[in-house]
Amino acid sequence: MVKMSDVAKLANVSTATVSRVLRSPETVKENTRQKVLSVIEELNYQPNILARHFRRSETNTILVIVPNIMNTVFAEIVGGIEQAAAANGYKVLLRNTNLDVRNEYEAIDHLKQRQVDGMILLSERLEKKTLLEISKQYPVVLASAYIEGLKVPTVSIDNISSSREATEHLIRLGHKRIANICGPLFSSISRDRLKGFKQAVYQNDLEVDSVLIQEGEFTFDSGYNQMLKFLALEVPPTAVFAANDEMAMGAIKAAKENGLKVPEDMAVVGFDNIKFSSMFEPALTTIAQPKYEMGKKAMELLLEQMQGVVHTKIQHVLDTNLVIRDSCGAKKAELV
Amino acid sequence: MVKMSDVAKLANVSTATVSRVLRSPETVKENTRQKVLSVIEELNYQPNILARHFRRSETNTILVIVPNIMNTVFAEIVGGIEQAAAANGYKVLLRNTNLDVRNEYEAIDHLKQRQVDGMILLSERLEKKTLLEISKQYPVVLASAYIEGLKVPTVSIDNISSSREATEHLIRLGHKRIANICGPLFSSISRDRLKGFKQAVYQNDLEVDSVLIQEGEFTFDSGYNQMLKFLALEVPPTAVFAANDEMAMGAIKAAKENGLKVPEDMAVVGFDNIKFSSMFEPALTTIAQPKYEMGKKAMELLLEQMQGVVHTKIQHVLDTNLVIRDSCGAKKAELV
DNA sequence: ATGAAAGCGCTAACAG
DNA sequence: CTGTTAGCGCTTTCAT
Repeated sequence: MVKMSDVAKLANVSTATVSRVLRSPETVKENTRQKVLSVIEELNYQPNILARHFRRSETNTILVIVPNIMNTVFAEIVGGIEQAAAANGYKVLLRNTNLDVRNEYEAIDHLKQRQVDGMILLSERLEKKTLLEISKQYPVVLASAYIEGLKVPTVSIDNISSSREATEHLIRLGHKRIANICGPLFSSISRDRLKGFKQAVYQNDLEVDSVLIQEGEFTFDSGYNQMLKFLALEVPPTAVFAANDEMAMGAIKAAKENGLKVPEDMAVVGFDNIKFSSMFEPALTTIAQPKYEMGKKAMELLLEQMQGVVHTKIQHVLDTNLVIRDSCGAKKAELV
Repeated sequence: MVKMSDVAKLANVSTATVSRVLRSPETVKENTRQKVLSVIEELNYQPNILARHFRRSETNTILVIVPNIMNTVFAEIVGGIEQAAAANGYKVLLRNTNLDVRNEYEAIDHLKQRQVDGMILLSERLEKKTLLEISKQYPVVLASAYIEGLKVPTVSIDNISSSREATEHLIRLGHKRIANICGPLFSSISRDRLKGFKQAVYQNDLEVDSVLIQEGEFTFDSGYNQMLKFLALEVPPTAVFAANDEMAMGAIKAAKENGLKVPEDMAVVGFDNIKFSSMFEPALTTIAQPKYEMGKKAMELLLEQMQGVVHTKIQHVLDTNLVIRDSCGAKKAELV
């Protein structure tokens, strides 16, 4: 393995100069620089990055902790992170926790051991205390996930308002008995989406029937099963707001299987605007959240932190919008 | 930052012993080990992993090059890789190339610079020559992708046979005029799936009409558009084999929009068995490929390579199976 | 603008 | 079983 001293020798300079050519070329005289560069070429020299990492104790690598990379929402966020990272010369270490908190705690050691320069967390399961302590010592950004009252830069959407908007859309369409399939309530995202749903219901003086709120697991099957419960009610709802698209799809399947037409007999609105929501039939009306941009923004914030910027603005809330397709009945309503 | 020498001093041993406690505890006397461990705890010592990486010139990190992490097929494979990596104490560096070959060439530098101990490639766009040279010097495994005649350990499926099976299934159901929406033909995967389709058609003495083969881009829209072409034919096909599920979904949408019933008027079979293929309506008949296992297997092979094993078996072909759902008409056929 | 030289923290060969 | 010691290859301070 050819090393810096080999280059130095052949170019008749010191290793310091070679190092300068690599890291701050402007401080080296044009002549010398050319000479060194040509020797580097000639010897096909590759700097030993590990030595550099060690010496500088920085790695140009960031850690991304994701609950489940097989979930399209997370995959898109990671896509955005990776793009912004690569554009800025950073590498991405991916840790998939499979929702096991122990994996998260383990992953944090990478930070402590300086194996990474910073971390983006897409999960919200770490203890607030731990996370706060970590974030005081290392650059950390939360994306999508957020933890109440935690002073860590966070990129997210307004889950409450978005859900309220989704629900109000159903109300505007004339629905009076609206059900909600919420996400697992250990998640603050789920709790917020539920909160938004309730706000819409209360503010519009609709009946509040607790049986119309059922907790799913953000999966197709759970959406399917919760919808079956609704359909079994003496007075079933006429519309359902599901806290993510997958559950919305499951709910629609259940409705159809029970002879209901969607949206005519049962209107459904989802959340996330995953790619398949437009392919589904009926195409899903849903809240579009900017997944890729969220990742990009999170990475940008992390970069700033790593450059020493101290963020005073903690919450970065990105815009969502209601995408009206076929599952809610709005389009058909217009035609009437 | 507390370092090894601090621990050594306080424990009244040498740094060598501390190092041994960390890396090969069995070579240290029980007593000494306990003493050292307690000091480590006391000082809250975190080894400087960068120093270790440097010194040992290995990183316990592998590089995964993926064309597009937002594609669920790749996301699942990456999930499998990550799981096997983590289980063996390895970290995963993720590089998303967005189908830009330059990014792949760049990524390879990580190997040359020893920033990673090995690489799993899910893409097939590097020049064969380059890849061969790389694989001679560094542990490399190809997953899903494969490059003809390249002596690099590869985990894949038999795309030819699987496609033949999918097509034969349609033939068995009585279809005589079967179309194929193939993938982009720069990809060997696409070419193989096309090959399998053709084999089935030829072997069953069906008509071979070149207009019945159209190239898509593995996207919903391209499936939709190619199906429109088929429907515009004087004699449209009665069945379509699409080289992936997304295109199959697009094709079905086009058929439905043109008043055809799927599968009654138009049978469709896809490929991949992505999660959404079972949620789609009609649920997709498709070839299931073991995406997660493929990633896992690839990582296992890579681990072996990194431990010095030289693989004589180059091609590792995992099993696929035809998942019969509703889009092909087989279930309804049975009922008759 | 360049060179000399120290040293980052760890590992492993060698000696005892 | 444990200690001594020599680096790994780079960056950076200090001098010139």
